[in-house]
Amino acid sequence: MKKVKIPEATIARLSVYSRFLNRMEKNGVDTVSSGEIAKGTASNSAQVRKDFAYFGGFGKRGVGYDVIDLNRNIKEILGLNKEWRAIIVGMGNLGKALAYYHGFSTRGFKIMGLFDNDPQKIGEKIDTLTVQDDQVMEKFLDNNEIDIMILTLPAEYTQAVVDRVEGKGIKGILNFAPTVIHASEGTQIRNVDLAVHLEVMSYNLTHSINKEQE
Amino acid sequence: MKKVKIPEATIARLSVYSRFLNRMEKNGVDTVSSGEIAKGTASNSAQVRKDFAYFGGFGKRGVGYDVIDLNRNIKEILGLNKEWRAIIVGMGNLGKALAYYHGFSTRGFKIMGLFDNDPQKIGEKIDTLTVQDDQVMEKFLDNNEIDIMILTLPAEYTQAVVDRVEGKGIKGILNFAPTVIHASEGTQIRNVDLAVHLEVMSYNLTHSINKEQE
DNA sequence: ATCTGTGAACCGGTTCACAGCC
DNA sequence: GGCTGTGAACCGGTTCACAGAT
Repeated sequence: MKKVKIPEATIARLSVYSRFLNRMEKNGVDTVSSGEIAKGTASNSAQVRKDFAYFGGFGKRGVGYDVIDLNRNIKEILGLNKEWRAIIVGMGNLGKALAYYHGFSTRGFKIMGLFDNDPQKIGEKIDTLTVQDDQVMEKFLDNNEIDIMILTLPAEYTQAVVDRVEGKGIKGILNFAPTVIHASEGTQIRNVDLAVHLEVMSYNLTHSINKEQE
Repeated sequence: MKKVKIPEATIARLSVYSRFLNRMEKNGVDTVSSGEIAKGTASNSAQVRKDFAYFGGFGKRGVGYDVIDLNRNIKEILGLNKEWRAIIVGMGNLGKALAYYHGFSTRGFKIMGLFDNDPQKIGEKIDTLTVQDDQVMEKFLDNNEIDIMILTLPAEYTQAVVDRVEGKGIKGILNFAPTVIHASEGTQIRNVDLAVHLEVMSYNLTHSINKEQE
């Protein structure tokens, strides 16, 4: 194990491997090889081994990887052994969908609050939470340690919200609006643009590009 | 303009540039420089120019790019000058959110049908469409030319649905389930895993990695 | 015999730096 | 003078191929 820069692509793949390993765990499988992991995650075995090698290697030569042990290690690397507390701002359909989305809660991301400025939506119950007036957001952040803010509102409102939470302890922002936002140094910003996927697909279909996926 | 392999990353950025240009168009801006595009899309000017260069260059030296002209060119490259017809299978919260999502329709992706196997959901009206019994999906595909299938159902059901639409003219599949799916040669498959973004963020926060984003 | 771990080779995308044009 | 277009240099991630462990 050497101290080298780890590709972000490796981190993203670890996340995918981990979900595959969850399934293996549930199925009672206790050992997997890099080849099996590759097959289950659209990767390749050398890549899988290399990804693990950045962190020292978790396998046994000639045998493979212990599913539970490997999964625990990956989760720890990803920082999923703690609970991350998040809020969602913007209770349109996407915001609602994410509020219900179990793919977050099962991975240690706890949605603590939902906010909107639309009186129609304020007070609405979504899963176990009630949508709050976004005017009380700052106060909520003062009283609850929130790590992550998920933004699912129209592009024109995002920056204003980001400015309002400045200094309230938010460490990361997951932005679904197709616009660049600026936060203070040290705040992680990640942009997710759902249309991009369809448009890359459109390009590939238009130009008959057959991307291999396994 | 030379015939070289175009990075997929370039295609994804073109999609982002185009949405930025839409906004410029709406604001009545008629010329932009590569630097301005870069600033508005978290890229850098050399990258922007290089991306365009793959397709021959659309600008005027010393001046910049004509917003409308450039945007039209990008959309054509991306294959967005035609209408893509899609269905969504799985009317959970994410499926619903995507059914309502205007970010698709405004970019030329028309949702033609919604399907689910839950009697509770069948018949429900979502936007202008009614959720149909997924048993009639094959028939629907026979009667409507559908290009794209968006899968928003639990991982364990995805492959069965993919198998059922074999040979029905589906050219691309956008899969939101965290699992590998197999389709016939030539069918584009793109996987979107929403949890990955949060988990990469978790990793970065845990290891204090400050990714520059502009 | 099998499967991991890893340096080395390779490949492809990004950035640089400057020539070319307005 | 300003901004594009682009070969060249650079950088980083992926793949290869084999040594090492069980």
